Amino acid sequence: MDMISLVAMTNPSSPSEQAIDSWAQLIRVSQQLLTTVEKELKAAKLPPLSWYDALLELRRAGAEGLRQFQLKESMLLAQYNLSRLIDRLVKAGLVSRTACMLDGRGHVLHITPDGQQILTNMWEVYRQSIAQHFAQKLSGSEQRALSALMNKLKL
Amino acid sequence: MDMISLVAMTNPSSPSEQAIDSWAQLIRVSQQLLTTVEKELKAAKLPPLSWYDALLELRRAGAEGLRQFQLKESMLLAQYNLSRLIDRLVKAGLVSRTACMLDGRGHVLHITPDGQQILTNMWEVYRQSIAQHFAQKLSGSEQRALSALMNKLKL
DNA sequence: TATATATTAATGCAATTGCATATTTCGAGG
DNA sequence: CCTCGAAATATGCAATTGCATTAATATATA
Repeated sequence: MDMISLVAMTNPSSPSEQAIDSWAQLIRVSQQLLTTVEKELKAAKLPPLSWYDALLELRRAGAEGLRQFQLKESMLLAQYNLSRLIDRLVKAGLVSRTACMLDGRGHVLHITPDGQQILTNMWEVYRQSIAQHFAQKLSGSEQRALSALMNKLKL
Repeated sequence: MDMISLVAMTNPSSPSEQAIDSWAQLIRVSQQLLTTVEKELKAAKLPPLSWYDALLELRRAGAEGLRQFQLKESMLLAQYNLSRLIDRLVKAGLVSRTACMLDGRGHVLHITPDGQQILTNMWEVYRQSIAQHFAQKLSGSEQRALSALMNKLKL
């Protein structure tokens, strides 16, 4: 075995052509899917996906609500961006922010009835996007395979 | 077969739990990967991935260069955003924009030597990110499987 | 050729994001 | 209790993005 293939096989900082190609496809396709979904939400005069994600987490949290830092953990958003996202949600009347009695620094966030309604409306559109652009294109076992691959990439 | 399972099997606008789950993982993991890579580029005091993508396409185009609309086709960027991205690249001296003699509306874009250098520097870091966060976590056949899945999702 | 339409690109302005820092409160140690 | 570092959140400001529109040229067609 010559030096070049030795390097190719062992140098962890030199991904193979295969790896680069696969990486590029993952990034490109997922970006494309996201922008398509965002476009479809906008076409339905609905808010962006970030609103959906936040509202969904808050609905899951139920009556107990969530602190901002808890919400942050389930969303890929920087603290300052989440802070402002919540501002907008509160201003739109979809989320309530009430002082937290256990910790004077923070607030507890709850989804409002209006927020629940928006969430439902968004899901109507979002679900169809997922169906059309994702679910229809992959069989059940392909979907499971993709899940498994994504799991390996996590963290 | 009752109506509910009939709907579940045939209604294309209602993706299964499986599909939704798989979708969520794809979006979340790819977003996470992207922000990690961006962070690593920034930590190395290098420009963002959008610069890399544009510069790479321009290097591929070689001496002939590219028109802005051609570059747009290989990048997932709105026209107005590309217009401004190019502004920044030109201002940074990484790309040259010269009047197109065949079409008075547009310009031809070329990567400059400085641009080539930056591209090389970025690839150093980018390659390591891909290796660490992607290539190391998937075997060759898993990478191929992912490619195949992404291909099905394309368009 | 004159005119309408399409293409290519840029731009004013608002919304969002990123970065650094500030503000308030908490909790641990002295 | 007092002080200090950490945690939770907010904010001023710059950079980027999105949207609508404009500008300039090209192309088609009557």
